[in-house]
Amino acid sequence: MTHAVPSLRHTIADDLRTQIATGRLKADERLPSEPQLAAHYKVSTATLRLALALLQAEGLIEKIHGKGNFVRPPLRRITYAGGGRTPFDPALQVSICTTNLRARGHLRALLRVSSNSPLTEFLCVTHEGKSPHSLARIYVPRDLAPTIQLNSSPRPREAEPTATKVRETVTARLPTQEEATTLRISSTLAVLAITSVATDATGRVVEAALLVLPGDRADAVFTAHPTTEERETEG
Amino acid sequence: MTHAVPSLRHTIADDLRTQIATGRLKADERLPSEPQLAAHYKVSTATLRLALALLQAEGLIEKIHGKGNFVRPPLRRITYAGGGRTPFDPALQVSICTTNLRARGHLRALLRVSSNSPLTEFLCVTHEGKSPHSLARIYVPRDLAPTIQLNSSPRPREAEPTATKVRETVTARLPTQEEATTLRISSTLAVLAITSVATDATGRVVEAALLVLPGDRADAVFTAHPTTEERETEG
DNA sequence: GAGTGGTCTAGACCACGAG
DNA sequence: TCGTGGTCTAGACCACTCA
Repeated sequence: MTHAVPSLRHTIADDLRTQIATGRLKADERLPSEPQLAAHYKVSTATLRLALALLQAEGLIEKIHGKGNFVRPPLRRITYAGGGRTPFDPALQVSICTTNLRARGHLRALLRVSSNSPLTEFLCVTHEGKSPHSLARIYVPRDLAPTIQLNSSPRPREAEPTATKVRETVTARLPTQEEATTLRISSTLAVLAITSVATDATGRVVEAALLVLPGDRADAVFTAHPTTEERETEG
Repeated sequence: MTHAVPSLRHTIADDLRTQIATGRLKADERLPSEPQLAAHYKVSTATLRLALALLQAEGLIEKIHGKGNFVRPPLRRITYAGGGRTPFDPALQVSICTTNLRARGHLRALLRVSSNSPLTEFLCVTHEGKSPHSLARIYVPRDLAPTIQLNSSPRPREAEPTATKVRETVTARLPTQEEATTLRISSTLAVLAITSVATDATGRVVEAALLVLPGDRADAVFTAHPTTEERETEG
Protein backbone atom coordinates (compact mmCIF):
# COMPACT_ATOMS: atom_id res chain seq x y z
CA MET A 1 0.00 0.00 0.00
CA THR A 2 1.05 3.59 0.06
CA HIS A 3 1.66 4.82 3.55
CA ALA A 4 3.46 3.77 6.72
CA VAL A 5 4.58 7.25 7.71
CA PRO A 6 5.47 7.08 11.37
CA SER A 7 4.86 10.67 12.35
CA LEU A 8 5.64 11.53 15.93
CA ARG A 9 2.00 11.90 16.84
CA HIS A 10 1.19 8.42 15.60
CA THR A 11 4.14 6.88 17.38
CA ILE A 12 3.06 8.48 20.63
CA ALA A 13 -0.56 7.54 20.09
CA ASP A 14 0.47 3.95 19.41
CA ASP A 15 2.45 3.84 22.61
CA LEU A 16 -0.38 5.24 24.72
CA ARG A 17 -2.87 2.98 22.97
CA THR A 18 -0.80 -0.01 23.93
CA GLN A 19 -0.54 1.17 27.51
CA ILE A 20 -4.31 1.42 27.66
CA ALA A 21 -4.84 -1.94 26.00
CA THR A 22 -2.42 -3.74 28.26
CA GLY A 23 -3.87 -2.15 31.35
CA ARG A 24 -0.77 -0.25 32.32
CA LEU A 25 -3.05 2.75 32.12
CA LYS A 26 -6.25 1.73 33.88
CA ALA A 27 -9.81 2.75 33.24
CA ASP A 28 -10.76 6.18 34.59
CA GLU A 29 -7.12 6.83 35.40
CA ARG A 30 -5.78 10.31 34.81
CA LEU A 31 -2.90 10.58 32.37
CA PRO A 32 0.12 12.68 33.27
CA SER A 33 -0.37 16.32 32.39
CA GLU A 34 0.29 17.34 28.81
CA PRO A 35 3.55 19.16 29.59
CA GLN A 36 4.74 16.10 31.50
CA LEU A 37 3.84 13.75 28.65
CA ALA A 38 5.42 16.12 26.14
CA ALA A 39 8.63 16.12 28.16
CA HIS A 40 8.55 12.35 28.45
CA TYR A 41 8.18 11.85 24.71
CA LYS A 42 10.54 14.76 23.99
CA VAL A 43 8.07 16.59 21.77
CA SER A 44 6.35 19.93 21.94
CA THR A 45 3.01 20.14 23.69
CA ALA A 46 1.36 20.87 20.36
CA THR A 47 2.52 17.55 18.94
CA LEU A 48 1.55 15.72 22.06
CA ARG A 49 -1.92 17.19 21.86
CA LEU A 50 -2.22 15.94 18.29
CA ALA A 51 -1.42 12.45 19.54
CA LEU A 52 -4.10 12.74 22.22
CA ALA A 53 -6.57 13.96 19.60
CA LEU A 54 -6.11 10.67 17.76
CA LEU A 55 -6.93 8.68 20.86
CA GLN A 56 -9.87 10.93 21.56
CA ALA A 57 -11.31 10.27 18.11
CA GLU A 58 -11.08 6.56 18.86
CA GLY A 59 -12.97 7.02 22.10
CA LEU A 60 -10.01 5.86 24.16
CA ILE A 61 -9.54 8.97 26.26
CA GLU A 62 -11.70 11.80 27.48
CA LYS A 63 -10.30 15.27 27.85
CA ILE A 64 -11.68 17.40 30.65
CA HIS A 65 -10.75 21.02 30.61
CA GLY A 66 -9.01 22.09 33.81
CA LYS A 67 -8.85 18.53 35.16
CA GLY A 68 -6.85 16.33 32.82
CA ASN A 69 -7.01 13.52 30.29
CA PHE A 70 -8.66 10.32 31.43
CA VAL A 71 -8.77 6.77 30.16
CA ARG A 72 -12.31 6.09 29.07
CA PRO A 73 -13.66 2.93 30.69
CA PRO A 74 -14.75 0.34 28.12
CA LEU A 75 -18.49 0.22 28.51
CA ARG A 76 -20.63 -2.62 27.41
CA ARG A 77 -21.60 -2.28 23.79
CA ILE A 78 -25.15 -1.29 23.05
CA THR A 79 -26.95 -3.23 20.40
CA TYR A 80 -29.82 -1.53 18.74
CA ALA A 81 -32.18 -4.05 17.20
CA GLY A 82 -33.94 -2.77 14.15
CA GLY A 83 -37.49 -3.49 13.06
CA GLY A 84 -39.31 -1.92 15.99
CA ARG A 85 -38.20 -4.56 18.48
CA THR A 86 -36.24 -2.58 21.01
CA PRO A 87 -34.55 -4.83 23.51
CA PHE A 88 -35.07 -3.64 27.03
CA ASP A 89 -31.86 -3.56 28.96
CA PRO A 90 -32.45 -3.51 32.71
CA ALA A 91 -28.91 -2.29 33.35
CA LEU A 92 -29.65 1.02 31.71
CA GLN A 93 -31.37 3.94 33.34
CA VAL A 94 -33.54 6.08 31.13
CA SER A 95 -34.35 9.72 31.64
CA ILE A 96 -37.30 10.98 29.67
CA CYS A 97 -38.28 14.56 29.13
CA THR A 98 -41.66 15.19 27.54
CA THR A 99 -42.46 18.30 25.55
CA ASN A 100 -45.39 19.45 23.49
CA LEU A 101 -44.59 21.26 20.29
CA ARG A 102 -45.82 21.97 16.79
CA ALA A 103 -44.66 20.34 13.60
CA ARG A 104 -42.42 22.33 11.29
CA GLY A 105 -39.60 21.77 8.86
CA HIS A 106 -37.97 18.40 9.10
CA LEU A 107 -40.38 17.02 11.62
CA ARG A 108 -43.40 17.99 9.57
CA ALA A 109 -42.01 16.09 6.58
CA LEU A 110 -40.89 13.14 8.65
CA LEU A 111 -44.26 12.60 10.26
CA ARG A 112 -46.14 13.60 7.13
CA VAL A 113 -48.42 15.95 9.01
CA SER A 114 -49.51 19.46 8.22
CA SER A 115 -47.63 22.45 9.49
CA ASN A 116 -48.19 23.41 13.12
CA SER A 117 -49.80 20.07 13.76
CA PRO A 118 -49.47 19.28 17.49
CA LEU A 119 -46.80 16.79 18.44
CA THR A 120 -45.37 15.33 21.59
CA GLU A 121 -41.65 14.94 21.92
CA PHE A 122 -39.95 12.44 24.20
CA LEU A 123 -36.32 13.25 24.77
CA CYS A 124 -34.71 10.12 26.16
CA VAL A 125 -31.20 9.71 27.43
CA THR A 126 -30.05 6.30 28.59
CA HIS A 127 -27.26 5.94 31.10
CA GLU A 128 -25.16 3.11 32.33
CA GLY A 129 -24.13 4.31 35.71
CA LYS A 130 -22.79 7.80 35.22
CA SER A 131 -22.03 7.43 31.52
CA PRO A 132 -24.61 8.53 28.98
CA HIS A 133 -25.13 5.81 26.46
CA SER A 134 -27.63 6.89 23.88
CA LEU A 135 -29.82 9.76 22.92
CA ALA A 136 -33.27 9.52 21.39
CA ARG A 137 -35.76 12.09 20.26
CA ILE A 138 -39.12 10.48 19.70
CA TYR A 139 -42.00 12.32 18.10
CA VAL A 140 -45.63 11.26 18.16
CA PRO A 141 -48.73 13.03 16.88
CA ARG A 142 -50.32 14.52 19.99
CA ASP A 143 -53.64 12.72 19.57
CA LEU A 144 -51.77 9.43 19.56
CA ALA A 145 -49.63 10.49 22.48
CA PRO A 146 -49.43 7.43 24.67
CA THR A 147 -50.58 8.52 28.07
CA ILE A 148 -47.41 7.16 29.46
CA GLN A 149 -46.66 7.27 33.10
CA LEU A 150 -42.96 7.20 33.76
CA ASN A 151 -43.38 4.62 36.45
CA SER A 152 -45.34 2.22 34.30
CA SER A 153 -43.16 1.94 31.23
CA PRO A 154 -39.84 3.57 30.77
CA ARG A 155 -39.82 2.97 27.06
CA PRO A 156 -42.60 4.62 25.11
CA ARG A 157 -41.58 2.75 21.96
CA GLU A 158 -42.96 -0.48 23.39
CA ALA A 159 -46.38 1.10 23.66
CA GLU A 160 -47.06 1.16 19.95
CA PRO A 161 -48.99 -1.93 18.96
CA THR A 162 -50.49 -0.12 15.99
CA ALA A 163 -47.31 0.14 13.94
CA THR A 164 -47.29 -2.29 11.03
CA LYS A 165 -44.27 -1.00 9.22
CA VAL A 166 -41.02 0.42 10.43
CA ARG A 167 -38.56 2.07 8.12
CA GLU A 168 -35.16 2.86 9.51
CA THR A 169 -32.51 4.97 7.88
CA VAL A 170 -29.00 4.71 9.23
CA THR A 171 -26.17 7.12 8.67
CA ALA A 172 -22.73 7.72 10.10
CA ARG A 173 -21.60 11.22 10.94
CA LEU A 174 -19.85 13.30 13.53
CA PRO A 175 -22.01 14.46 16.40
CA THR A 176 -23.31 17.98 16.73
CA GLN A 177 -21.85 20.01 19.54
CA GLU A 178 -24.97 19.41 21.57
CA GLU A 179 -24.96 15.65 21.03
CA ALA A 180 -21.29 15.46 21.89
CA THR A 181 -21.81 17.17 25.22
CA THR A 182 -24.89 15.20 26.25
CA LEU A 183 -23.26 11.91 25.30
CA ARG A 184 -19.96 13.08 26.77
CA ILE A 185 -18.03 12.10 23.68
CA SER A 186 -15.51 13.90 21.55
CA SER A 187 -16.89 15.86 18.65
CA THR A 188 -14.48 13.82 16.51
CA LEU A 189 -15.99 10.47 17.52
CA ALA A 190 -18.35 9.13 14.89
CA VAL A 191 -21.95 8.41 15.83
CA LEU A 192 -24.62 6.16 14.38
CA ALA A 193 -27.69 8.22 13.56
CA ILE A 194 -30.86 6.22 13.09
CA THR A 195 -34.09 7.68 11.86
CA SER A 196 -36.97 5.36 12.53
CA VAL A 197 -40.42 5.97 11.09
CA ALA A 198 -43.31 3.73 12.09
CA THR A 199 -46.57 3.68 10.17
CA ASP A 200 -49.85 1.96 10.89
CA ALA A 201 -52.02 -0.08 8.55
CA THR A 202 -53.52 3.05 7.02
CA GLY A 203 -50.10 4.43 6.18
CA ARG A 204 -50.28 7.11 8.84
CA VAL A 205 -47.03 7.88 10.61
CA VAL A 206 -47.46 6.78 14.17
CA GLU A 207 -44.05 7.63 15.47
CA ALA A 208 -40.75 9.03 14.32
CA ALA A 209 -37.56 8.63 16.29
CA LEU A 210 -34.14 10.15 15.89
CA LEU A 211 -31.53 8.09 17.67
CA VAL A 212 -27.92 8.95 18.18
CA LEU A 213 -25.53 6.25 19.38
CA PRO A 214 -21.82 6.67 19.99
CA GLY A 215 -20.00 4.76 17.28
CA ASP A 216 -17.39 3.28 19.55
CA ARG A 217 -19.90 1.40 21.68
CA ALA A 218 -22.99 0.83 19.61
CA ASP A 219 -24.07 -1.47 16.82
CA ALA A 220 -27.38 -1.68 15.06
CA VAL A 221 -28.56 -5.11 13.97
CA PHE A 222 -31.15 -5.83 11.32
CA THR A 223 -32.42 -9.24 10.38
CA ALA A 224 -34.34 -10.04 7.25
CA HIS A 225 -35.77 -13.13 5.59
CA PRO A 226 -35.46 -12.43 1.89
CA THR A 227 -37.48 -15.40 0.68
CA THR A 228 -40.49 -14.38 2.71
CA GLU A 229 -40.15 -10.73 1.81
CA GLU A 230 -40.74 -10.67 -1.89
CA ARG A 231 -43.41 -8.08 -1.42
CA GLU A 232 -41.31 -4.99 -1.42
CA THR A 233 -42.80 -2.42 -3.68
CA GLU A 234 -43.60 0.41 -1.33
CA GLY A 235 -41.70 3.68 -0.98
CA MET B 1 -27.18 25.50 25.77
CA THR B 2 -23.58 25.36 26.97
CA HIS B 3 -21.34 26.40 24.15
CA ALA B 4 -21.18 29.15 21.49
CA VAL B 5 -17.43 29.64 21.62
CA PRO B 6 -16.51 31.35 18.39
CA SER B 7 -12.90 30.31 18.07
CA LEU B 8 -11.07 31.66 15.07
CA ARG B 9 -10.96 28.28 13.37
CA HIS B 10 -14.74 27.93 13.61
CA THR B 11 -15.35 31.43 12.35
CA ILE B 12 -13.14 30.79 9.35
CA ALA B 13 -14.69 27.37 8.74
CA ASP B 14 -18.15 28.92 8.88
CA ASP B 15 -17.17 31.52 6.34
CA LEU B 16 -15.71 29.00 3.93
CA ARG B 17 -18.66 26.67 4.46
CA THR B 18 -21.00 29.46 3.46
CA GLN B 19 -18.92 30.23 0.39
CA ILE B 20 -19.18 26.60 -0.65
CA ALA B 21 -22.89 26.38 0.08
CA THR B 22 -23.70 29.55 -1.84
CA GLY B 23 -21.59 28.47 -4.78
CA ARG B 24 -19.10 31.29 -4.50
CA LEU B 25 -16.59 28.47 -4.28
CA LYS B 26 -17.59 25.99 -6.95
CA ALA B 27 -17.25 22.23 -7.03
CA ASP B 28 -13.77 20.95 -7.80
CA GLU B 29 -12.43 24.47 -7.52
CA ARG B 30 -9.07 24.97 -5.87
CA LEU B 31 -9.03 27.15 -2.81
CA PRO B 32 -6.35 29.80 -2.45
CA SER B 33 -3.17 28.43 -0.96
CA GLU B 34 -3.00 28.11 2.80
CA PRO B 35 -0.59 31.02 3.27
CA GLN B 36 -2.90 33.17 1.13
CA LEU B 37 -5.98 32.18 3.09
CA ALA B 38 -4.12 32.69 6.35
CA ALA B 39 -3.16 36.18 5.25
CA HIS B 40 -6.71 36.90 4.15
CA TYR B 41 -8.18 35.90 7.50
CA LYS B 42 -5.25 37.42 9.36
CA VAL B 43 -4.39 34.23 11.24
CA SER B 44 -1.40 31.94 11.36
CA THR B 45 -1.23 29.08 8.92
CA ALA B 46 -1.61 26.64 11.80
CA THR B 47 -4.96 28.12 12.73
CA LEU B 48 -6.07 28.22 9.15
CA ARG B 49 -5.22 24.56 8.78
CA LEU B 50 -7.34 23.75 11.80
CA ALA B 51 -10.25 25.47 10.08
CA LEU B 52 -9.68 23.43 6.94
CA ALA B 53 -9.53 20.26 9.04
CA LEU B 54 -13.08 20.96 10.21
CA LEU B 55 -14.31 21.23 6.64
CA GLN B 56 -12.39 18.11 5.73
CA ALA B 57 -14.12 16.12 8.46
CA GLU B 58 -17.44 17.24 7.03
CA GLY B 59 -16.45 16.02 3.59
CA LEU B 60 -16.61 19.52 2.14
CA ILE B 61 -13.04 19.78 0.95
CA GLU B 62 -10.33 17.43 -0.14
CA LYS B 63 -6.71 18.17 0.61
CA ILE B 64 -4.17 17.01 -1.94
CA HIS B 65 -0.56 17.19 -0.89
CA GLY B 66 1.49 19.32 -3.24
CA LYS B 67 -1.55 20.47 -5.24
CA GLY B 68 -3.95 22.31 -3.00
CA ASN B 69 -7.31 22.19 -1.26
CA PHE B 70 -10.31 21.48 -3.43
CA VAL B 71 -14.04 21.80 -3.01
CA ARG B 72 -15.47 18.31 -3.02
CA PRO B 73 -18.28 17.98 -5.55
CA PRO B 74 -21.56 16.92 -3.96
CA LEU B 75 -22.11 13.40 -5.28
CA ARG B 76 -25.40 11.67 -5.38
CA ARG B 77 -26.15 9.92 -2.12
CA ILE B 78 -25.89 6.17 -2.11
CA THR B 79 -28.69 4.28 -0.46
CA TYR B 80 -27.88 0.84 0.76
CA ALA B 81 -31.02 -1.23 1.12
CA GLY B 82 -30.84 -3.81 3.84
CA GLY B 83 -32.25 -7.30 3.80
CA GLY B 84 -30.30 -8.72 0.92
CA ARG B 85 -32.02 -6.65 -1.68
CA THR B 86 -29.24 -4.63 -3.19
CA PRO B 87 -30.52 -2.03 -5.59
CA PHE B 88 -28.58 -2.02 -8.79
CA ASP B 89 -27.53 1.44 -9.79
CA PRO B 90 -26.63 1.63 -13.47
CA ALA B 91 -24.80 4.93 -12.96
CA LEU B 92 -22.13 3.25 -10.89
CA GLN B 93 -19.16 1.38 -12.25
CA VAL B 94 -17.99 -1.58 -10.27
CA SER B 95 -14.49 -2.99 -10.18
CA ILE B 96 -14.21 -6.46 -8.79
CA CYS B 97 -11.06 -8.22 -7.77
CA THR B 98 -11.34 -11.92 -6.97
CA THR B 99 -8.97 -13.71 -4.65
CA ASN B 100 -8.79 -17.15 -3.18
CA LEU B 101 -7.74 -17.40 0.43
CA ARG B 102 -8.10 -19.47 3.58
CA ALA B 103 -10.31 -18.71 6.54
CA ARG B 104 -8.66 -17.44 9.69
CA GLY B 105 -9.41 -15.13 12.58
CA HIS B 106 -12.37 -12.85 12.04
CA LEU B 107 -13.38 -14.38 8.77
CA ARG B 108 -13.39 -17.85 10.16
CA ALA B 109 -15.77 -16.81 12.93
CA LEU B 110 -17.92 -14.71 10.65
CA LEU B 111 -18.50 -17.50 8.15
CA ARG B 112 -18.60 -20.16 10.86
CA VAL B 113 -16.19 -22.41 9.01
CA SER B 114 -13.17 -24.29 10.22
CA SER B 115 -9.73 -22.80 10.11
CA ASN B 116 -7.98 -22.77 6.75
CA SER B 117 -11.25 -23.53 5.04
CA PRO B 118 -11.02 -22.28 1.45
CA LEU B 119 -12.81 -19.03 0.68
CA THR B 120 -13.21 -16.74 -2.25
CA GLU B 121 -12.99 -13.02 -1.73
CA PHE B 122 -14.56 -10.42 -3.97
CA LEU B 123 -13.14 -6.99 -3.45
CA CYS B 124 -15.54 -4.54 -5.01
CA VAL B 125 -15.11 -0.83 -5.42
CA THR B 126 -17.92 1.18 -6.96
CA HIS B 127 -17.23 4.45 -8.70
CA GLU B 128 -19.36 7.29 -9.93
CA GLY B 129 -17.20 8.75 -12.63
CA LYS B 130 -13.81 9.27 -11.09
CA SER B 131 -14.95 9.25 -7.47
CA PRO B 132 -14.90 6.03 -5.50
CA HIS B 133 -18.24 5.52 -3.84
CA SER B 134 -18.20 2.40 -1.79
CA LEU B 135 -16.00 -0.49 -0.82
CA ALA B 136 -17.12 -4.05 -0.27
CA ARG B 137 -15.29 -7.18 0.72
CA ILE B 138 -17.45 -10.19 0.06
CA TYR B 139 -16.49 -13.65 1.25
CA VAL B 140 -18.02 -16.90 0.08
CA PRO B 141 -17.07 -20.51 0.89
CA ARG B 142 -15.09 -21.64 -2.12
CA ASP B 143 -17.37 -24.58 -2.93
CA LEU B 144 -20.27 -22.15 -3.13
CA ALA B 145 -18.26 -19.69 -5.14
CA PRO B 146 -20.60 -18.47 -7.82
CA THR B 147 -18.83 -19.08 -11.07
CA ILE B 148 -19.29 -15.48 -11.89
CA GLN B 149 -18.07 -14.02 -15.11
CA LEU B 150 -17.45 -10.35 -14.81
CA ASN B 151 -19.26 -9.68 -18.05
CA SER B 152 -22.40 -11.54 -17.07
CA SER B 153 -23.19 -10.06 -13.68
CA PRO B 154 -21.34 -7.21 -12.06
CA ARG B 155 -22.85 -7.89 -8.66
CA PRO B 156 -22.13 -11.28 -7.15
CA ARG B 157 -24.54 -10.61 -4.31
CA GLU B 158 -27.47 -10.96 -6.67
CA ALA B 159 -26.42 -14.47 -7.49
CA GLU B 160 -27.41 -15.93 -4.13
CA PRO B 161 -30.90 -17.35 -4.31
CA THR B 162 -30.15 -19.76 -1.49
CA ALA B 163 -29.98 -17.21 1.31
CA THR B 164 -33.02 -17.35 3.56
CA LYS B 165 -31.81 -15.09 6.30
CA VAL B 166 -29.70 -12.00 6.25
CA ARG B 167 -28.34 -10.43 9.38
CA GLU B 168 -26.75 -7.03 9.08
CA THR B 169 -24.75 -5.26 11.72
CA VAL B 170 -24.18 -1.57 11.27
CA THR B 171 -21.60 0.57 13.01
CA ALA B 172 -20.17 4.04 12.66
CA ARG B 173 -16.46 4.60 12.87
CA LEU B 174 -13.56 6.41 11.30
CA PRO B 175 -12.04 4.71 8.29
CA THR B 176 -8.76 2.86 8.39
CA GLN B 177 -5.91 4.45 6.53
CA GLU B 178 -6.41 2.01 3.70
CA GLU B 179 -10.15 2.62 3.43
CA ALA B 180 -9.59 6.36 3.49
CA THR B 181 -7.20 6.23 0.57
CA THR B 182 -9.26 3.87 -1.59
CA LEU B 183 -12.42 5.88 -0.98
CA ARG B 184 -10.48 9.13 -1.30
CA ILE B 185 -11.91 10.51 1.91
CA SER B 186 -10.39 12.13 4.92
CA SER B 187 -9.42 9.83 7.74
CA THR B 188 -11.58 12.07 9.93
CA LEU B 189 -14.73 11.50 7.90
CA ALA B 190 -17.03 8.95 9.52
CA VAL B 191 -17.97 5.85 7.56
CA LEU B 192 -20.87 3.42 7.78
CA ALA B 193 -19.54 -0.08 8.24
CA ILE B 194 -22.04 -2.83 7.46
CA THR B 195 -21.39 -6.47 8.12
CA SER B 196 -23.87 -8.64 6.30
CA VAL B 197 -24.13 -12.35 6.93
CA ALA B 198 -26.43 -14.48 4.79
CA THR B 199 -27.41 -18.00 5.77
CA ASP B 200 -29.35 -20.65 3.92
CA ALA B 201 -32.19 -22.83 5.18
CA THR B 202 -29.79 -25.20 6.93
CA GLY B 203 -28.18 -22.36 8.85
CA ARG B 204 -24.99 -22.49 6.88
CA VAL B 205 -23.34 -19.17 6.16
CA VAL B 206 -23.56 -18.64 2.45
CA GLU B 207 -21.93 -15.25 2.25
CA ALA B 208 -20.43 -12.58 4.45
CA ALA B 209 -19.86 -9.05 3.29
CA LEU B 210 -18.02 -6.16 4.82
CA LEU B 211 -19.18 -2.88 3.38
CA VAL B 212 -17.72 0.52 3.97
CA LEU B 213 -19.65 3.58 2.86
CA PRO B 214 -18.57 7.19 3.29
CA GLY B 215 -20.83 8.72 5.91
CA ASP B 216 -21.31 11.99 4.11
CA ARG B 217 -22.92 10.41 1.08
CA ALA B 218 -24.44 7.14 2.15
CA ASP B 219 -27.50 5.93 4.05
CA ALA B 220 -28.62 2.45 4.82
CA VAL B 221 -32.32 1.77 4.85
CA PHE B 222 -34.06 -1.12 6.56
CA THR B 223 -37.74 -1.88 6.41
CA ALA B 224 -39.58 -4.22 8.74
CA HIS B 225 -43.13 -5.32 9.32
CA PRO B 226 -43.35 -5.93 13.05
CA THR B 227 -46.79 -7.53 13.07
CA THR B 228 -45.75 -10.19 10.60
CA GLU B 229 -42.46 -10.83 12.31
CA GLU B 230 -43.43 -12.22 15.65
CA ARG B 231 -41.15 -15.17 15.08
CA GLU B 232 -37.92 -13.68 16.28
CA THR B 233 -36.22 -16.09 18.56
CA GLU B 234 -33.04 -16.92 16.76
CA GLY B 235 -29.55 -15.68 17.59
C1' DG C 1 -3.71 30.87 43.20
C1' DA C 2 -1.73 26.74 41.28
C1' DG C 3 -2.42 23.42 37.85
C1' DT C 4 -4.87 21.80 34.12
C1' DG C 5 -6.25 21.79 29.15
C1' DG C 6 -7.61 25.20 24.88
C1' DT C 7 -6.25 28.48 21.41
C1' DC C 8 -3.12 30.86 18.76
C1' DT C 9 1.42 32.57 16.77
C1' DA C 10 5.68 32.82 13.86
C1' DG C 11 8.64 30.31 11.76
C1' DA C 12 11.65 26.14 10.53
C1' DC C 13 11.94 22.15 7.89
C1' DC C 14 10.20 18.15 5.13
C1' DA C 15 7.42 15.75 1.33
C1' DC C 16 4.76 15.85 -2.73
C1' DG C 17 3.34 17.46 -7.60
C1' DA C 18 4.16 19.61 -11.85
C1' DG C 19 6.75 21.86 -15.16
C1' DT D 1 13.05 24.17 -9.26
C1' DC D 2 9.06 26.12 -7.28
C1' DG D 3 4.72 26.18 -5.06
C1' DT D 4 1.85 23.32 -2.56
C1' DG D 5 0.46 21.05 1.76
C1' DG D 6 2.40 18.18 6.18
C1' DT D 7 4.86 18.11 10.52
C1' DC D 8 6.91 20.08 14.31
C1' DT D 9 8.66 23.66 17.68
C1' DA D 10 8.81 27.07 21.54
C1' DG D 11 6.29 29.91 23.75
C1' DA D 12 2.36 33.36 24.81
C1' DC D 13 -2.06 33.87 26.56
C1' DC D 14 -6.79 32.41 27.90
C1' DA D 15 -10.36 29.39 30.34
C1' DC D 16 -11.64 25.98 33.52
C1' DT D 17 -11.27 23.31 38.10
C1' DC D 18 -10.31 22.92 42.67
C1' DA D 19 -8.45 23.93 47.07
